[in-house]
Amino acid sequence: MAVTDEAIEKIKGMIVSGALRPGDRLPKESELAADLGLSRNSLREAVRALSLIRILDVRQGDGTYVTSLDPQLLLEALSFVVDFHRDDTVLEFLAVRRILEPAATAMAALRISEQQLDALTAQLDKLGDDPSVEDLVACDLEFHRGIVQSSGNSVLCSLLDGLSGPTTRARIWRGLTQEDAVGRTLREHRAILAALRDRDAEAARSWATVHIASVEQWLRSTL
Amino acid sequence: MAVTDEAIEKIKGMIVSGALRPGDRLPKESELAADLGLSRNSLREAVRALSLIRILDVRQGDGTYVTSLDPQLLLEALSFVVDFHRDDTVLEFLAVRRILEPAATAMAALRISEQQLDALTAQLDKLGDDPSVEDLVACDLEFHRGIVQSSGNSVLCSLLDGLSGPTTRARIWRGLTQEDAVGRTLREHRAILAALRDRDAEAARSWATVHIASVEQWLRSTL
DNA sequence: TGAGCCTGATACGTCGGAGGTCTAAGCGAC
DNA sequence: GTCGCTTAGACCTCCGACGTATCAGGCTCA
Repeated sequence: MAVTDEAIEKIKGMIVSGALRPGDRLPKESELAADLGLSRNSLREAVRALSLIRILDVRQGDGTYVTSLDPQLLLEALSFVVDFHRDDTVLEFLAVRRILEPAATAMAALRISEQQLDALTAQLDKLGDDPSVEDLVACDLEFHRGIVQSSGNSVLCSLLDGLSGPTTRARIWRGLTQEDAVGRTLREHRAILAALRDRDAEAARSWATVHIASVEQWLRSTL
Repeated sequence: MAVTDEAIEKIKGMIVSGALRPGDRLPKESELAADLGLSRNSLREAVRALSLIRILDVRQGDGTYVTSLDPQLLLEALSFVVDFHRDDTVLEFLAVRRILEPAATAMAALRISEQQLDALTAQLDKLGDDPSVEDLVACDLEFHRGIVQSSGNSVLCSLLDGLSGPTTRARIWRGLTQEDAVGRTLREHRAILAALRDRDAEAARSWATVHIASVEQWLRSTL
């Protein structure tokens, strides 16, 4: 195994074992390199790799720190990975989202606060009845993110955030090419929100399923 | 932005745009560094980072290649990230798994082949009635992986694979401390398998839910 | 006395070059 | 035609130097 890979494993080990805790500062590059028995260049490769997936936070002129290791932060790296997938696997991502999002919406129905409900309502009101496709898609992302956050599971939230990325382009495309897509999306959002207000988990789950299935169906017929 | 980060973005762009396709070979380090306008050292940091998340495959003495970019390969990186989470977030991972696994099991009920069913049966038979805890947990992983693969969604499969890792230790712990855990797991596996043989998606879903919920319940009462 | 500026120490960022190791392909002997 | 060796090419590792950003402490000036 290459020394750099060893260094990655060792640093990972220090964190997992608890020797390094979230927020802790690592020894400076030259010292850490000496400790681990490699050159500063090779160590930097290891640190850079860990920093790409948000394990380490490198600040020039200051030092290198262990991040908070929040699921949200770490799963951000997922969206970077997901970006590499081509259109032919979008359907698979969408299928997973179709499983998770209704479940998250149902969970949110039982936990969401009145405040958040009002915020979501305001958001939909602000968008109006005839938004641009770009605005709609951006609002769509925000709307679902707001709901999923209310599920109370940050892992679930980050995962869905990552999965939503690759379908964004598809949704824009759909809005531009399918006649009724905008109106339909707006109506479905209202329906989901109403179900949440009623604390009706099953209705919320069903509307969320319908909402995603319609995108899926369109995508499947198009590809 | 640092030159290394720029390089990461540029390489990513070359792949996403299609200029570099899966399996393609990158120019040699010195040439690529010159093209992108940075030193070989800095470029290596970028390449190493992309190689950690399985975007690039570096082969000493040969060259650097774009990986297949299979969802399975890319989401492998997820398990690396998941390793960093501490026990207090295991419950959140388990909750997500509780959503995905029943759905995957239900999907599998409609698609799994007789061959795979026989293989799963043989696997359970081989384990016997009184296995060691380690064997049981290993078999558990294999069993569920086999089923999820039959769902036909490779993204779902990789995701569950990644999520199962952090709960493995918990399951071993459970097997060691909870009296009936081993027998119960064996019975539940048999039940899931029977439902799959009957092509009864709803029964399969329910048994999978029960199976995971029992782990979740135990874990919740223990922490 | 307090705020603000300045400066030095510190740590990360980037670079160029040298030598080592590994792989694959070409070549010759059998 | 096959096997083993040689060699060129590519990545691996290291070193030393200099650039740049940050922070802390001292200094100046109201």
